[in-house]
Amino acid sequence: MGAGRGRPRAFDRDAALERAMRVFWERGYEAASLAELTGAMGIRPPSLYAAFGSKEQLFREAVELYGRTEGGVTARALREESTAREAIGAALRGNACAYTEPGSPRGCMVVLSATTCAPEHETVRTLLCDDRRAMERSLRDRIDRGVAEGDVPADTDTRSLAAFYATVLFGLSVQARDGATRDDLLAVAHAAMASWDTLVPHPSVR
Amino acid sequence: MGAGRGRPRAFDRDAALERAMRVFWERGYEAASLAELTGAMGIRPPSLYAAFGSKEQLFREAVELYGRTEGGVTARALREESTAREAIGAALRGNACAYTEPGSPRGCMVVLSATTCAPEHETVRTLLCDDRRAMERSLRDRIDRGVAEGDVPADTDTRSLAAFYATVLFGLSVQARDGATRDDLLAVAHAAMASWDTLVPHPSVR
DNA sequence: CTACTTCTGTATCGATCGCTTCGTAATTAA
DNA sequence: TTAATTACGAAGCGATCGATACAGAAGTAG
Repeated sequence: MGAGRGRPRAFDRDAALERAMRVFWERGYEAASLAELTGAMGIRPPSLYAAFGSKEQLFREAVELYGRTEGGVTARALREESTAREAIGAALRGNACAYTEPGSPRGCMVVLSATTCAPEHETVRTLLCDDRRAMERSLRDRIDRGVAEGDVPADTDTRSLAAFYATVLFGLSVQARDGATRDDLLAVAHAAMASWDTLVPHPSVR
Repeated sequence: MGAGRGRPRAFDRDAALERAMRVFWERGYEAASLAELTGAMGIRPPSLYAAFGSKEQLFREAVELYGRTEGGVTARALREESTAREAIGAALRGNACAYTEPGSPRGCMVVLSATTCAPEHETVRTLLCDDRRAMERSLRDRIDRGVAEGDVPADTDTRSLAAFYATVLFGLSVQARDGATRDDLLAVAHAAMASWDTLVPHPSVR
């Protein structure tokens, strides 16, 4: 690492990875060809393989980067809002905005970039599936925290509630990719939050 | 058609199309290779091209067939239930069951089989996108019918409501493909219907 | 029968896939 | 300077992609 011995790398690895992430996000894993990836990254195949190992390993790093940057919207909402209801609502609204950010591919990379694939790439689909499950899990954990802190009643079905809001998030990505506007998605988020008050009885004031 | 002049076709065109539909449903458009398609259909490439024209035209026929069969669940629910609320609820529950039918690929072919693709297949993505828009439109039309028939108040935002339930349907396909059980999806459908009573004020009895 | 038409299997087409070989450039260590 | 090491660009690897050319088989028309 750092100042190795041989000829130094002539490109910025982080910048190249960010370009690759964009291509995968836009095209999906399989449809992102080496030609398009190397073109966007400004390098030739041998440099890509020397720096990242393979197309799949590059994709894994791209997903990781996506999680640390774009994926931060959800994590931040769940962490910073003071009640479970506010947290889930902020996550939905935040992603509605992120999914329609001008200049970026629409929808979530984790949801869209490998919904189906050839059998030899099942490992890639599984990677994203696990990411989606982890996202749903983080929603549930936040609702459970609400139970512990008293803003959600103890008899709430937190599992189903988390599954519901995860489902809405997944659907928002499809809507975004189909061309829905930011206001469209915010209206969907608002409609989804209407379920909360019916499903989650207001806790008695302590 | 029928008994033409030359050598008669040695395979059942409808049966072969049904096999092809299954492959596209499972793998998606791009990941379904000619080798896998012809293997499942029990024919060789020249027969496929003579009968269907191209991979894309075969896919278009497969999507059409899917709409006439699997897609009928939604259409029937919207047509046969007597109120908009019951219709939307039945559509959600019906698809929750259809998406987890043993022996069939999970989730909806229209939602999953081309979420992303190479630029040269954009026409395929557009085809499915239009199908999804038509589905959302049919939800809205059913809610509007509820307005006309008095089971939905006139000041209801039917556009946003339809977008919300379409979003849930899209999300259900992702959940189904990720391995969610039928009960999981039914719980999500139930949670989604909880929004109805908050968003759609009960109409005054006429 | 012969002539014509259409379908089927074999064997392949050119293009593109992800990936690698190879010769050379650019750097550090001695 | 010399040796060792690493990255680069050009070219091309075998495999697979969707799609076809071709010849023979199987039917109808006369």
